[in-house]
Amino acid sequence: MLLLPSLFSLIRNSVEVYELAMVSRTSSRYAASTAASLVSTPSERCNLTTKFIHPKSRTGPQIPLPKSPRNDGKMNVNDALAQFDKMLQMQTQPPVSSFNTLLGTVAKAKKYEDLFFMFNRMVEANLLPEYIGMNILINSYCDLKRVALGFAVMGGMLKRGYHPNIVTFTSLIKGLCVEDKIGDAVGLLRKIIRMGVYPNVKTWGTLVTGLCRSGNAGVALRLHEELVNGNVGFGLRFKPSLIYYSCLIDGLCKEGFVEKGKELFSEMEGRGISPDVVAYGALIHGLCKMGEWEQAKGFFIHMMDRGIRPNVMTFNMLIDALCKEGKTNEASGLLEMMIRRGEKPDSITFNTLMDGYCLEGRLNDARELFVSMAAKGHERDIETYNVLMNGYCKCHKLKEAMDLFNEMLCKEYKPTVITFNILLTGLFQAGKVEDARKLYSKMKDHDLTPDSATYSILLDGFGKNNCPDEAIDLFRSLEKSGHKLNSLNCNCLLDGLCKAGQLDLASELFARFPEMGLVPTVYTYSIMINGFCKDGQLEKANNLFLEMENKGCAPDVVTFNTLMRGFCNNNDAPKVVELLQKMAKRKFSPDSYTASIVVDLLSKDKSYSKFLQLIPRFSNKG
DNA sequence: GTAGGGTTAG
Repeated sequence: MLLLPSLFSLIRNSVEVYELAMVSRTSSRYAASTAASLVSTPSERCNLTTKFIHPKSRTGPQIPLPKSPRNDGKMNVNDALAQFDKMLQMQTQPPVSSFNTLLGTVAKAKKYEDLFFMFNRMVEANLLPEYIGMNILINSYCDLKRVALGFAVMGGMLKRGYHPNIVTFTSLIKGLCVEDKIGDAVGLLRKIIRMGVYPNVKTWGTLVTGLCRSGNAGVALRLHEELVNGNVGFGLRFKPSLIYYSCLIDGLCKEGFVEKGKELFSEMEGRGISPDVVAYGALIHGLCKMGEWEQAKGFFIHMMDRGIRPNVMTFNMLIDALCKEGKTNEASGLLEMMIRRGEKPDSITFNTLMDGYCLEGRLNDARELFVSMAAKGHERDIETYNVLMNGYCKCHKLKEAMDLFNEMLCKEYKPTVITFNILLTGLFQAGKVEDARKLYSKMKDHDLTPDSATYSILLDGFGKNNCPDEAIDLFRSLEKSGHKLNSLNCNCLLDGLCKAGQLDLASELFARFPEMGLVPTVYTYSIMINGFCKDGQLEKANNLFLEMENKGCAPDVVTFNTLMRGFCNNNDAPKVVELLQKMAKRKFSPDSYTASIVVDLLSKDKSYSKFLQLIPRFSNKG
């Protein structure tokens, strides 16, 4: 879990973004106009702006960013903009801090177009923002995932004699984190410490959040522990916020370290920070995902006892967990409870419960809920339709699914790629290839581009419905158009080819994996092994089994079952027993398919029963 | 009210 040895050796090869920023004014051709105005000294500006002229500008160096509509109800921003206009026209220039206040207001509201417009007008009026204004701009670029521009502005800052401070660097660290450049973020942090600029609780909070979001919660935890206990830290002087803790707990839970999440939760309380509905939510969600339903319920009750009102999200995650456990009646009870408590369910609540009913095959209950939504004035969304259509498809009620699709279109809900993927899967499974073809051809009418899943569904569907040529044609046309195919796509085609008896073509495709930049997965091998077995080529199947092991791809129960079925059908009992032993040695649990193979073996010849004695796991199961 | 972290659900 703790991936790296110590705090400041987190990442070794960080890109030297900082130096880079010192020498390059900007790394981006467009959207850099504002930055360009500010990285230069006034005397240079004339020269520079021509380089960074906005592509649509014909009149000069100023950037004609349109004013965004001012009718969105955000009075603060509108007031700020009106005030800004007034201030620019005043005879005596107001202090720069007044301008900064307005810039800050607009930046906080994330009205970036307005913000850039303001900056440009200031530059026009020869009012170059000083370092606070530039910090606002840097932070905005970072929020917009344009950290390179942030660095460019910092370069301009240095040039104009301002010293970037910890606020500047915190923004840049955030920017690197949101662009998923965690290594660079850590590198920058190390650098500023060497420069004598010391990070504070917000800087550390930024990094911890960034680490959690990028799937490095273990590192975040290590960092946190160092800050609280370690040499570089502050001990009790380090006072992270409730949000900081919520991020960390959530990150840990999402990566499966729920116990650590619980510890952090206690630590937080021990430091006098009271958890809120979000902190509880992060923990409850983590426990639900781990199947720790009782513990999740315990925290749920605990939070209510403490007077923390569960909100719609809290209920939704609990309803989802109950549905996944097959406890739809209890889930429905929770829905009633939330309504009783005055918490309004949203479309996610209903979609989740409907999905639970569908999973249990309770289509009528799902339908009833669907109908009741409209009756009770709850908004449906596209996902509501997707869930119910998926339920119908999974229960082979294709007519109901398609009727719902048409109803949805009549009501002007816009289908998504997922809608099509659900219906295509259903149609292929029901053998309705012609309907699937027609539906697929309609995707473009809805301005939808098939995604990788769509192609897998098609490749698989054509193959399984005796249309291998269509699958091959599709595959070839995708390759020709430069579409990057993944191993799942290829596995679907491989399986179809094998099932259609086109083993040569399958082998050819399998051999092309490396050239396509793909690594065969356990599914790939199982598919090929199955193909060879079905074709009676047991030796090839066995070789492939050995090959996958040598290449470090561990076979799973399906691989074992596939190969054993092959040998069993070929009356090679010793080989089956050998594989059974191998399975037992690796502590694989045989499943019902394994059992059927053994039963088959016994029915062929009772003398094989002596082999069964060798498999304790198996004989114990009775 | 001169700048920086920002969280839970299908």
